[in-house]
Amino acid sequence: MGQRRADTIAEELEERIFDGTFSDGDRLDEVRLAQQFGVSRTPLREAFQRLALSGLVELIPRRGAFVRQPGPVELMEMFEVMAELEAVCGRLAGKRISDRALAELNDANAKCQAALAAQDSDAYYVENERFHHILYRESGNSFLQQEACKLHKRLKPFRRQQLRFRGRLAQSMAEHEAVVQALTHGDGDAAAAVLREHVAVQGEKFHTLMASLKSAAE
Amino acid sequence: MGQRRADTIAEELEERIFDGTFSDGDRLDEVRLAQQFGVSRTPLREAFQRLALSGLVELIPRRGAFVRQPGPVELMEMFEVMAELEAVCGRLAGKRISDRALAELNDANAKCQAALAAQDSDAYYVENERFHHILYRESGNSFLQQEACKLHKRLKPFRRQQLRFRGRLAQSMAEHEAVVQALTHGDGDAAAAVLREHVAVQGEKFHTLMASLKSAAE
DNA sequence: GTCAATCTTTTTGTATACAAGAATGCAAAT
DNA sequence: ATTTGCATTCTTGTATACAAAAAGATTGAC
Repeated sequence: MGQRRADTIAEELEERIFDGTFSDGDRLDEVRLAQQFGVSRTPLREAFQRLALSGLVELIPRRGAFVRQPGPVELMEMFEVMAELEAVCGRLAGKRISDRALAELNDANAKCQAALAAQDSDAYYVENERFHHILYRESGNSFLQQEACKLHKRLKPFRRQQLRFRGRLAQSMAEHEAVVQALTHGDGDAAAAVLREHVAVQGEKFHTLMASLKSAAE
Repeated sequence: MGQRRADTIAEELEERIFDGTFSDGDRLDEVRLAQQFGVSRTPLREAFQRLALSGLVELIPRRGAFVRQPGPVELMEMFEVMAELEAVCGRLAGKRISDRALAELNDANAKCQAALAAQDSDAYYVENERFHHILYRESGNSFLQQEACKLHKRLKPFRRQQLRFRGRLAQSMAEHEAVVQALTHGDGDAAAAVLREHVAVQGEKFHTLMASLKSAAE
């Protein structure tokens, strides 16, 4: 419905929340933003609705729309769920993955390796993402795929930093190889175990990151 | 935002979609429903937005809002994901569950047993639901809990029928006992395995149900 | 009789106008 | 000085009005 402008506005706002233009607790002023986008309040309100359902914004009746960034605890929880979803994808893919997809995974891994050799963490990041999306797809369950993609996207801004941890790229690479190895042998459980650890460690890294930031602030 | 009436309208529409007043593919007429609810189009459109994000309604630009019931394939996929989510809850609960919660689970099971003895499938259904919600909570991950609840609710109208299968109640009961048993011993993996099967079988039952309906229609 | 093009009607998307609730500031009283 | 009550102001929630796009009908040609 509120489609032509409302959805582009929703994306734009989502972008600004992700990139930190708006921070946690900020109120999204209807009239201000309406003027800024050059539209009326109506499409903005429709955009707010969508953001609310994605969990990026909290709608308080008669009070307004407030940016709702996940706190450390919620973030850890989300990483934990992400880890489990990836594990499920891996396990299901063990039974269902095609040779074609296995080749794709190997290709993504090769490009990851190249990026690693070139110390190009951006390129690594891109191929890493491709790797995981192939996995979601090969779960053979498009509902699961959608859910995994949604959460993956949601965690994107928090994951990027993790890759910069010392030695993380190499370790991550090895884990990818292990996943492909397991899937090649049709061992979904092994792939699941590796993936669970692979993603869970990101949550832990994040945890230590938060802890260091906190102690630095004290 | 669109809060006072818009959200009650959203709930009402959700209700009607669940109970079959609206069936798959139906267009939700803005003006018609607006008159019916005695409001203007604005709150209705806000309600549509919410339903769209829950996946119950599809918003096609410049065309309108259409009811979107999951088809057999999508439903099977959703049951599969539900099974995996429950399994994850079980595994995590194995490490984290409290004695208090174990007692609650036993209580729910006892009431289930009573309902089973009384051939009261409605009562069984209620306690069964409680059992699962306790499990979600005891995963110790409130994000996971939320996701599990959302999907559980979404599948509600399709699950109810399954319980009427011959002998299903008794089997379901036994599975619940097995879950509590595993959790009591802190064996999350065992609980996960049982739960995965416990929920997955619902998807299969559904599958056979669909198949029988289809062959009956031919 | 069928098909196509155009015109009419309907319906969505957006803007604006209005009403009601919440926040803020000021003043008076304790 | 603090607090309580009221009034003002701002903001949200809803209704209505208008514009543009899509669906539908009508007329004309073949």
